[in-house]
Amino acid sequence: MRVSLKDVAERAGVSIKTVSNVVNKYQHVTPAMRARVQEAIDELGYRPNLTARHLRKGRTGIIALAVPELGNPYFAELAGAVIDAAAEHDFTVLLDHTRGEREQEVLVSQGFRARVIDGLILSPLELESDDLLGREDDVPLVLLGERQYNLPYDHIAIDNVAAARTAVRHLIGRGRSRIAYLGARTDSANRPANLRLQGWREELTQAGIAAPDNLVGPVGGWNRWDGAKAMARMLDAGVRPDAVFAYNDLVAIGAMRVLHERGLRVPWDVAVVGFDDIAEGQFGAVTLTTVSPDKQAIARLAVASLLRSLEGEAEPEGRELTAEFRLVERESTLGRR
Amino acid sequence: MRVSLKDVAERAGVSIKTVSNVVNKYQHVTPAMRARVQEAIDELGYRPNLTARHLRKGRTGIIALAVPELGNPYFAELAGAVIDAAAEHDFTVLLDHTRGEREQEVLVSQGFRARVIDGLILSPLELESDDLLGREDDVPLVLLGERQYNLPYDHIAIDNVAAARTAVRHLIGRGRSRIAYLGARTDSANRPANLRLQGWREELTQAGIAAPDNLVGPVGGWNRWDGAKAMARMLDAGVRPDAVFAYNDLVAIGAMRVLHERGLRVPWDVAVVGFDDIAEGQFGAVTLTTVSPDKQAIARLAVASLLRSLEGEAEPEGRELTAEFRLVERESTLGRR
DNA sequence: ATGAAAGCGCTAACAA
DNA sequence: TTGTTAGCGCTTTCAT
Repeated sequence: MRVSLKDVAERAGVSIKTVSNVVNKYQHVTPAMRARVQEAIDELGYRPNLTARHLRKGRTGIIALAVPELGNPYFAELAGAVIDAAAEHDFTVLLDHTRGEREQEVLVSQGFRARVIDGLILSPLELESDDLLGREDDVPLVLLGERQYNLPYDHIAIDNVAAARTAVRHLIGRGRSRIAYLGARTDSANRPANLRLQGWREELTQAGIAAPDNLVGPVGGWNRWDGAKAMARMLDAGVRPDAVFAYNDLVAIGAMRVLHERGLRVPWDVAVVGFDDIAEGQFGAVTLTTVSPDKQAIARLAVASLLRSLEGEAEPEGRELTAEFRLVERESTLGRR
Repeated sequence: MRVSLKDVAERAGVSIKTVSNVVNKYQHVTPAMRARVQEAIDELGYRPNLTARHLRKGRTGIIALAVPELGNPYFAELAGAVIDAAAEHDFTVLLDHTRGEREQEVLVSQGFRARVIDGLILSPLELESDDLLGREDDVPLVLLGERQYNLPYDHIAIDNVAAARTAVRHLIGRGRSRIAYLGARTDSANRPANLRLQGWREELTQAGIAAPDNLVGPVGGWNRWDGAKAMARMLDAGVRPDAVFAYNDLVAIGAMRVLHERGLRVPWDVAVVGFDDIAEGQFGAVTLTTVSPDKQAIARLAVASLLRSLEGEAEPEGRELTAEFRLVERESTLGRR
C-alpha cells in the first residue's frame, strides 16, 4: 500500500500534524524538525493523497471543459488555452466532448460524468435555456460561445454581431456586392437568432446592398464537409456570389475546396472570410482571411469566472463577458502579394 | 452545505447503509424501502460525493492523457478517441499538454499536476529513457508514439518502419525516384533512430534508389511552419526532389504551401505523402495522400493497458502493442480525377 | 512549536 | 433485508 502521513509520522517519531505542517510548508516549524520529517518523507517516498485532501477541503482543483468536438481545431486550440489558464491557478482540466448533441450537453451540465469537479466550462451548440433552468448541480457553470441564454450563468463570447459586420465590411471594402453567408442553421425552427447571420444582414443593409435569402446558405453542421455541401448547393442553384462570409473557418475551407474544384478562383472570382482563426487557415494554397477571437482571453475570462463563484460563494449573476477580436486579412480576400 | 448520505438517511428514517444500497443499486432492497429512500433522495436533491467514494475505493475513475499540443490536429483527434474509449469503461479524461518539452514531460510522468488519477497515457516527444527509469510515481503509465523505450511500460504505436516503407513504396510506384524525407530531427545528437526516416531509407535501398543526405530535410519541430521552412531550405539549396515523404501531415502541408508558392505543382512536379491522416488533409486545393494510423485502436489499446495494470495489480511488462495503419491515396500523389 | 483527536462522505465487513 | 461501525488519508480546531 501507499505510504500515508501516519507512516511518515511513525518513522520520524512525530505526530501526524507535524508531518502535515511540513508537507504544507507551514511557517512555524523548527528547521531541525523540518529536516527530520523531510528525511522520513524521502526515505519512504511519501506522496500526499490528493483525494483525501480534496475530501477534507471540499475542493478538487479540477475544472471540466466540455466542447462539441476536439476534431474542430477551434475547440482544440481553445482547450489548450483553457488548460494553460487553469494551470496558472493550479487547476487541472478534465475534458469532455458532446458532439454538439443536445442530450450530451444536458448530461454534462448536470454533472453526468464529471462530478469530481470544482467548476464547469461548457460550450453548447444545441442546448436550450430550458435545459439549464432546472439545473440541480451546484457546481459553478460558465457558458461559452455564440448562443445566448438569459440565465444566471456567466457567458463569455466576443461581440459576434460586430465581428460579423467587420468581416462583411471588409468584403464590401474589397468591392464585393454579392456577399453570401454560409452557415445558417435552419433545421430547428425555434432556434434563436444567429448573431453572425444578423451581423451579415445589418452590415449589408447599412451599405445599401441587397441581402436576399438565396445568398444565405444553410448547413447541417459546422465542419468542412458541411461548408463544401452548402457551397456546392448554392452554386448548383445558379447563385453566383462574388464573396462568401462563412460561419467559421471549417465551413470556409470546405467552401474554398468546392470553389477550387469548380474552377472559381479565390479571391478573384470569389473572396472568402472565415471565423475562428484556426492555424489551418494560415496554410493551404490560399490563406484564409478570418475573424480572430482572442482565445487566450476567452479562456482566462472563463477560468476567472469560475474562480469568482468558487471564492465568493456568491450567487451566479449571468454576466456577459466579452473578449476582443480582430480581423486577420490574408490571401482569400487580398490575393497573393 | 451539500446533503450527504446521513441527511437522506435521517429524512427517510433509515440507516446510512440502506441509502447507500439504494444509491449503488444493490440488489437486495425491498421495493417499498427503495421507493421511500428514493423519495428522500429526490426531496433533498442528494448527489453522491464522488471524492469520498474515491477516497474509500482508492480509485478516482480519472485517467490523464498528456500530449505535446492540442493545436496539432493529430493529438486533438487522438484525444477525442481516448475520451470515447475511456468513457466506455466509465472513466473520464484529464488532459494535459507538454508542448513537447522534455521538462514538462518529466513532470507529467512524475505526476506533477495530475495526482488524482488512476492511470496516465503519455505521448512523449523529447523524453529520454533515463527520465522514466527512476520514476517514483506508482500510477500505471502507458507510452504512445514513435519513440521507443526499453522500459517496463507498455508502448502503443503502429509499425512506423513498415508504414514509412509503404508510403515510399507508393511514391516509387508512381514513378518517383528523387524522394525526399522531410522531418528529420538532427538537433540533438544522441537522439535515437527516427523510425520513419529508417523506413524511408530501407525502402529506397531495397528498390535500388539512392538515398542521399541532401534529400533528408531537418526540421526544428513538427508543425506546418517547420515543414514550410524545411521545404524552402531544400529548394534553396538547389535540391529538386520529385516527391516528398513528410514526417507528418502538418509538415507535408507546410511543404505543399511552399511548393505552391514556388510554382511547383503537386503532384505533377512533386508528389507528397504525409502521416497521421488528420481531417485537414481531405481538403485544401490538393488533398493529401497519407499514412492513416488507426487512432481508435491506439486509444482503445492505451485504455485497455491501463485497465489491465489497474485490475491485475501486475507488474508492468513493457509490451509493444501495435495498431493497424493504412495508406490513404489522395490527390497529392494521384492528381485530380 | 507540536500533539491529540474529530470528522470530511462514503463503502464494506460484520451483526442482527 | 437492514443496521452498526470502522476506517480511507487528510486538514484543522483545540490543547499543551
